[in-house]
Amino acid sequence: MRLTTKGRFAVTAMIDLALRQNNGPVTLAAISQRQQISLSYLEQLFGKLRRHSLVESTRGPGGGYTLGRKATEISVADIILSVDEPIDATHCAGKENCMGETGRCMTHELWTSLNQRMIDFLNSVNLQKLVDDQLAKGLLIEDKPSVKRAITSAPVVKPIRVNAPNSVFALGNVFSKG
Amino acid sequence: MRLTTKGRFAVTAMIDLALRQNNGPVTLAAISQRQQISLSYLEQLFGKLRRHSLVESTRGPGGGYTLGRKATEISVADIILSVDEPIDATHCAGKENCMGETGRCMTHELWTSLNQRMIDFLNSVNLQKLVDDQLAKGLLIEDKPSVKRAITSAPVVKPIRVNAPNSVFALGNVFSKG
DNA sequence: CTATTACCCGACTAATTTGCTTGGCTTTGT
DNA sequence: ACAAAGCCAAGCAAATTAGTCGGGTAATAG
Repeated sequence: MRLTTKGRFAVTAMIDLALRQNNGPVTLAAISQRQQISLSYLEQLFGKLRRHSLVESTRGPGGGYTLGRKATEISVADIILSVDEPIDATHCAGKENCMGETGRCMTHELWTSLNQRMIDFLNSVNLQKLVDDQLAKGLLIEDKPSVKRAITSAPVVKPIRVNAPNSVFALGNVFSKG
Repeated sequence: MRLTTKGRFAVTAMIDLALRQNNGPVTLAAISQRQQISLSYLEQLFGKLRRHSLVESTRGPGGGYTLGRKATEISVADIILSVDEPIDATHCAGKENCMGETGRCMTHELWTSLNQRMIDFLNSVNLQKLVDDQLAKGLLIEDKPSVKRAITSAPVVKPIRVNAPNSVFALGNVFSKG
């Protein structure tokens, strides 16, 4: 587990997303402007977040990103481990037989246990908690109406589209968001 | 607060030192061999650790490093913050007036609070605890007798030499080491 | 006094990571 | 058709990591 500014960017962006996804998908361009993070860097980060299904994407106009699951079920550790992948460990990675001599390479169990404690801790902090912190601090979110998709807009019934060409289909979050 | 392999190296080296300083100063060469960390890299790390007075140095033959204070009073956070200095924060570092627009730069308070929690946690883990972990795992330390200095070696009395030409004088640790 | 041991220090380096740019795609609502 | 968005890959400057090299300086043993 590493802890770098890269992870911060990801966490910050995810909070921004969580704060605003009520109006439908949030574009990276908007996050980029608000959080002052370069768009293409965000693209890279969200590529990883999507591959770990922490977010879901909707393409085309009115599209953007939404959370892949409830904010209460996304921990800070989830986010950091998604973007900072190389979880690995000591430089004698993988090799178990480096304990031959006296106290050699304590790092194996030592650091993994400390590491695990860190992960446990970061797992105990979920996205919703961070969002609540922000709201408590009086952050106000404007209702950027503009395009909007998937949520409200059409009166009640919305024909369920099944022509998903390739794979995923980002309509589940219309109802499951609460 | 960053958390990289650099910090691991430092923590590992400090545990090694804590485990063996009972026989007098521990040389970096010995730590280098046991922990498979390059000698000159260790020198750089210990330079920082010394400047933060987490360790004390004794020069000349039989010299080496000892802990600057009791192992119970050195936390993992102390070590990591010593070698990974740039504690800093967000990219809008220092500037307080980046909260003008809506929710801009949440990183300020958000990350510093998460950061603080991390530091608190790493502060709660001290070096002695990690040493105990190692001993509990059956690590055995050989009594490398060889040169030894400051502790045992001469029968009883040792003429206190006061010809310290320049500045510091590393004899205090003869008695104050415990 | 001298040789040896070991810390001390600064400059330099290769490899990796960070944060970002550019540019070209694909999907999709209007 | 067109524009809004995600997607993707290559490339890049700056920083960081992990390490080398080469010379100091302090202290001790002999």
